[in-house]
Amino acid sequence: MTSGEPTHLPTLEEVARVAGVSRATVSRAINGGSRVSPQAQAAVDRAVAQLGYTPNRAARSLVTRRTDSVALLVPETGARFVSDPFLTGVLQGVTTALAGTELQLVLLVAQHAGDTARQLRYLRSGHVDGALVTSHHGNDELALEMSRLGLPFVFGGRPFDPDSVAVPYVDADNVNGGRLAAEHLIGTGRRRLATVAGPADMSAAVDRLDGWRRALEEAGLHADAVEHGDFTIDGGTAAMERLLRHHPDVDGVFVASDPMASAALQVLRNFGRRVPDDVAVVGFDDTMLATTTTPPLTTVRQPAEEHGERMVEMLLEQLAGSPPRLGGEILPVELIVRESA
Amino acid sequence: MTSGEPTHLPTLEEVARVAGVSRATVSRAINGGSRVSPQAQAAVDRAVAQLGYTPNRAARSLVTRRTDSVALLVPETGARFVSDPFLTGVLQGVTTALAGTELQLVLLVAQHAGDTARQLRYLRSGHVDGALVTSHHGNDELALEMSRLGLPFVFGGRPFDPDSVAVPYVDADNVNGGRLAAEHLIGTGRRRLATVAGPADMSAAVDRLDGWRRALEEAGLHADAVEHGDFTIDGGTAAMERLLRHHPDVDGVFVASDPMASAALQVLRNFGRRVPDDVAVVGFDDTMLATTTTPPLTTVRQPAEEHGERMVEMLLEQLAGSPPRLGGEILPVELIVRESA
DNA sequence: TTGAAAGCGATACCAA
DNA sequence: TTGGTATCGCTTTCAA
Repeated sequence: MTSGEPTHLPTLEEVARVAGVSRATVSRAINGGSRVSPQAQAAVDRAVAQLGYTPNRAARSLVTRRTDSVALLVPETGARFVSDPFLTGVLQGVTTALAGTELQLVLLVAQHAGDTARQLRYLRSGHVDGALVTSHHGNDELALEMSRLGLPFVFGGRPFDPDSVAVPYVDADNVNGGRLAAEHLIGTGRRRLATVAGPADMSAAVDRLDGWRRALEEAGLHADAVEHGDFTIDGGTAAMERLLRHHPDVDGVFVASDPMASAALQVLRNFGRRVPDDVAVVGFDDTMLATTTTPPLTTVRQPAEEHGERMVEMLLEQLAGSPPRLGGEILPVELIVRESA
Repeated sequence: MTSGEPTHLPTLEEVARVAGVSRATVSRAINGGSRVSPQAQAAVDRAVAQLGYTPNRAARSLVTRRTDSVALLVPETGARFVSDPFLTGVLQGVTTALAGTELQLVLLVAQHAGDTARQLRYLRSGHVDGALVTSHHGNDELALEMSRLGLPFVFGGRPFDPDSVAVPYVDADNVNGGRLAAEHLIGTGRRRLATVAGPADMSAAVDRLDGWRRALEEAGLHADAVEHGDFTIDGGTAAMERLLRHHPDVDGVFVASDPMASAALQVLRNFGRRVPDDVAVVGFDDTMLATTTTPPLTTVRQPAEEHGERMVEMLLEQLAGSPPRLGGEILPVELIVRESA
């Protein structure tokens, strides 16, 4: 019964017959209804309802050259994507913002490094009207490729070298985030400061580290205690262990993502350090994770959902015909004080 | 430059011209290449590469009546979806399994309760070849509607009343999960047992509770200490507080999801109970969360990714023409012992 | 305001 | 093995 036999779908043609008008009229009626008489409109509406008609998207796309769908491109491997609460927050913002439109979301998640070629081919083939690109690494290869595509798109996170690669993007104020973390730790009397930064090839990580360093230097403190992690829990564990080995006297640490910060808390406990008494910890993200740790994380909040929503809005502008605004929109961050620092 | 002006995409027609063959031949060549001479195939391959040709999906869909895409339907509101690590795990499994195919994933996330009508309309309109349905509540309305659709589909989680609504589904062995939790607590000497169960209108919650109760009764223990939460952190907090109020002497509790279990740990700490010394806690899921809590959670592991992968496989079978196997595929669960119990 | 008709870019049948 | 051609369902001129 529930087999692949799709019960026949009504076509425009049939609606026209039932409504007693032409196909052209039906088409106008279901698309905004400009230049159709009230009675024709009514007849069409009735026929549509009666038949349960919905336009065939493929047929429509073929002529309008629009697909009414956009892609969310995730260059990260799937594992990274779903396990990062910030990224899932962005996803939620995207779906929310898209809900108000006719646009469908096609999810393009890389499976292995180097999958980008396949993703780009998909985008190039006119399957979607635009693309949202999240969480990209390193060199700005992808940004360049996207620019060449001639397809509307928005980046989540600034490109690595925004001067040489101008693309529309949304980003959090990561520099200020790093600074806020530093100032909080300094302000609460910590002096042996260190940080678990993100990957050196991600702009978000670079910016957070940058803000952190500047604030430390302004306060006359050393800013050379730095270990890098990959933003994941496992990466955070390894980085925090290195940090404690190299700087056993640390009394305050800024960990550049909540997953890494939750790992840092575990490591500190394993090493017999009390948080925040012996070592204060400030995270970054303020996702669900921040409240489930012990102690709950003091962390820099970046608005993940708003991030996703803004990306969609910027894409919609382009789809509406506006030229892409090259350059970024920076979302504010704020420090959320809980118990870890 | 990156404007909405899609640089002209080559068509079959042009490939044919460049290759010096007919459109029909090109079509055969790019689709499996049966009944095309080696030289024709070679000429086409060359032309395709030279022009950077990719078939227009809309045009193809129009005639093949396939869309080469499937929907992941999430009746939950977006918030629930992205904040539930189990669901994101399923998502990952789905994208992984789909990566090996030509199928694209369209994400259909409900925005508000009652959004299902819109989602169903979308499915009904032939926009996708099949659907995966996750995390559904209550009465089996949706299952019935899906059956009526005549579209291949697979449920994640059994329908509420599988006898009256026969649909293909993948599910975890929730009953056994509840039993494992109970047996572990009993086996470690706990006697005042209670549970924070999931929503009474979700089959997964009902099954976990069922297994739990049966094991307790077999052991001659009372199984009446039950509070319900909605599987979220906030729901877990409220339910755990009620539980402690009504059963202050509890020494072992099974919390039916990791998010709720992490909340339960916080509540217990706030009430001055030590875990596991005073109260042992067993969770359910074994997601990332289970390792970030203090103490790390002893929890029943259900294979989220495999769940998603199996759903895709069952859908692929249907798309390949097999009749849908009505009834479920049950995935085994196992107890992961950490420190909370 | 309406309808006739010309495509959009592919597939698939049929005859060669 | 090939190529010509009808066709999928819709939008969009262009005349009426």
